[in-house]
Amino acid sequence: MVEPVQAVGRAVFCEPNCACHEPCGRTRELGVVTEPKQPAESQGGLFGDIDPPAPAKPARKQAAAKQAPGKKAAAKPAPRPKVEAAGYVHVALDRPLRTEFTYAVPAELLEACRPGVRVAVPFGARREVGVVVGTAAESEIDPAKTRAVAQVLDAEPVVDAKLLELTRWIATEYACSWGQALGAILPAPLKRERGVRKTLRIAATEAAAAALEGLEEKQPKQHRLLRTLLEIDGEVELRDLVRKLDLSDAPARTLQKHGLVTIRAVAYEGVDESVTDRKRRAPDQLSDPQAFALAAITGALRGEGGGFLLHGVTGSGKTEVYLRAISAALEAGRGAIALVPEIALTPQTVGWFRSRFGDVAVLHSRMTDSQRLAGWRRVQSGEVRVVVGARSAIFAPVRDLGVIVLDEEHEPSFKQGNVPRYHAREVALRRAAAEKAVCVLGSATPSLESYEGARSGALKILRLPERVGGGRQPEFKIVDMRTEPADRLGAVFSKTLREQLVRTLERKEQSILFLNRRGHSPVLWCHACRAVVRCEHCDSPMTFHRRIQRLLCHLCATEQRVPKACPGCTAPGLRMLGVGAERVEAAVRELLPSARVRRMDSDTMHRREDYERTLTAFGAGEVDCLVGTQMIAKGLDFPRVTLVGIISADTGLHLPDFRASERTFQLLSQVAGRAGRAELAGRIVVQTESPEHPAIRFAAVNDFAGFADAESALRRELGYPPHGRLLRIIFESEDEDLVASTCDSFSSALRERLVGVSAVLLGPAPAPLALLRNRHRHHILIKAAAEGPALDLARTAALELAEPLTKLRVLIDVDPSAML
DNA sequence: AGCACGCCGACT
DNA sequence: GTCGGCGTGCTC
Repeated sequence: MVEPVQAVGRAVFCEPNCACHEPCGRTRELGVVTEPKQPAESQGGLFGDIDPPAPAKPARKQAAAKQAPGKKAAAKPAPRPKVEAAGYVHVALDRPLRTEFTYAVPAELLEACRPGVRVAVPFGARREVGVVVGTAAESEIDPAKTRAVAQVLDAEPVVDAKLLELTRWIATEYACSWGQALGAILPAPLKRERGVRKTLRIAATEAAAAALEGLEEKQPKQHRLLRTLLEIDGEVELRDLVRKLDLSDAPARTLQKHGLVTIRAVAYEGVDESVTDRKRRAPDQLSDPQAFALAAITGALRGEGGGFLLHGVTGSGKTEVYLRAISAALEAGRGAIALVPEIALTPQTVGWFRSRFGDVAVLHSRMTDSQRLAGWRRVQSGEVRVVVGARSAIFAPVRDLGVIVLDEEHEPSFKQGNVPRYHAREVALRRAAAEKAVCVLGSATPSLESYEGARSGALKILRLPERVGGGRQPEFKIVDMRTEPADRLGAVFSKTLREQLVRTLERKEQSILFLNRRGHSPVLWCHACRAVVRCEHCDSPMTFHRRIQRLLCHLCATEQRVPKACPGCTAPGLRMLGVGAERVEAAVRELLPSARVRRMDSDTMHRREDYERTLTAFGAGEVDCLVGTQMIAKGLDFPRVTLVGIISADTGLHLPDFRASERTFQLLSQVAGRAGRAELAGRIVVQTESPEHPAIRFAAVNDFAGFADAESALRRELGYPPHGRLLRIIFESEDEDLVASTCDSFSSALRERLVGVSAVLLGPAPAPLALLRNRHRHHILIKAAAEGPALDLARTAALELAEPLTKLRVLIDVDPSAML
């Protein structure tokens, strides 16, 4: 069976593996779908289905033991102190080793070596911290090979039995080692024997500004670092800065040597918990839908728990339902976790929880290790019962967990981008089930996964269909940019949007302009040879940033001067095409010279204070027009905003990603929610070159169900989530031939292993970002049936096939959230 | 992932 | 003659 690729009622959907990066309708169907096979129990192997927590996976380990050639064995008689083993433990180490290790336990440590405690163990030439995941009276490997546990690091388990089991599930589900899954839940200091590390903080000195110019030619890295530092104008953590600029710390050290920056080690960073205590008036009267939702949740809390999808339009009072659900858990003597997307974790959000519950632990990525450890300890001790945080807070060691809330559950940031590549929503549902807790997934635009869950009955759906303040639905206007005049401002604003901007300013109301693209112009184009200037490390077009007068690669942060002539054909006169937020800002200033304009994107917002300050100014009416990227799409609630302009709705629409349509719909709905939240009528102008696209049409009429049903039908036809599961395998190396050939042979071998299984293999093909930071990338995508053993078999096969491949990086991503 | 051991080029 | 490149292989 060959799957149809042509979509119904929308532009052609290009398969993610198609190398054209365009909606071309071409696809390569290289896989097979055959009849579903009867369950293959014999395949239990490495990562079989969920068995009882038997920690050891002995089958494959012995083989390695006898491999050592004779001469080597003689040359390396590892001097192993003989220990009387009173017992054995299985220890999981935070390394990609996919098996646990057996250690002998001396009698005096036997009692302390319980599952869930950390131990220091000898590992090769070094000493490692691991977690005891099981105990055994006898060793399953040759006892002569075992070494002894060196030290037990905890008096009480740091990971309780339920979390231990949860990490085991993550390891199998997301194809990583148990130790890596545990690594994701433990605060960093607990993973080291030395504990809290000092962090290095860097700042520019007085001399820096004068020296900046001189570095430009010969020390581009130092120049970039110093320029950024001067812009930030303050002290920042070296690690963050260096990561953001994609540099090593060498340039920083050199600058330090020349006295242009100071770097100092700071042991403990004071808590940045400055909460702008914006009290959230607690309405004593819930709306009927709110009351109904709350009753359903508290009912489940008293019973066996369960999963809910709280589908509420913007402003319908989802937060109040969350807060009361958490109150109910606390009254029942239980704890709660509230997860929000990282960017929504603002002092304002935290403030809502603090003002309602007093002491609340906050966990997010901007905290230092010691801050996170401190918070974690307070939770574990039971001192704090409510946790608010981003993705990883799902692992907070809350005692007797009663409620888990996931706000904006459709947000892609809930899927972790590195190992373990878990999805916080799936982990939350799993954890809630194990704890007999309630899991509330909330969104105005639910993911198709959750929507399908509600349809199938796995989740109970609760609807909040109206805005609580009775705010009116904003008026939605779609502008077809293909028919707009193409003068200079016309590339940015349609006639309609221009008029609206002028009128909004005249009425002294505020406007927000949204564009999901940084910089000034995303493309520099040569008229002569029709090529665009590309990053030499990434094969992606470079974006012109006007303020710094440079080209920037948004994928790897490489930057270069603007070439005078085409690097390919040397013809002069490169042309700037396309629109970024920086150009929008300039265009507004030109159109409305008297308006007070601010831009908010990652180029202008270096630190949290910038963000706060801009929002405060906007809220106080000191800004007339706010231009921004993604950053302004979330949660801003300003009553005087009556115009929202979406400069281009198309930026994410034609990406080679099966979720492109869903993402666009969500983004448009979300941005639209910023307009007219109070008594003033709101207006939304959406500029697009695909006015007939379902994501745009349905967003315009605020019809989630219409969109979801259409999109879901399409996904069902193509076997994409939620009607099938994906396994993506990416191969990365600087050696392009190696990547291509390995991916090819891997693909053939995998296809052989999947004969007779209900799965489709797409690829091999160059990945959508075929060259990233000098690494070539090819990938394979497996579409497995949602039910049955297909995914399991594919995952197991992929792991085994990947095992011997050490010359290149192989990434295995279960349920990938994006193809880029 | 580390980190060691092991076999081939430019230097005191 | 040696220091050192990073290519394979093992870690209970």
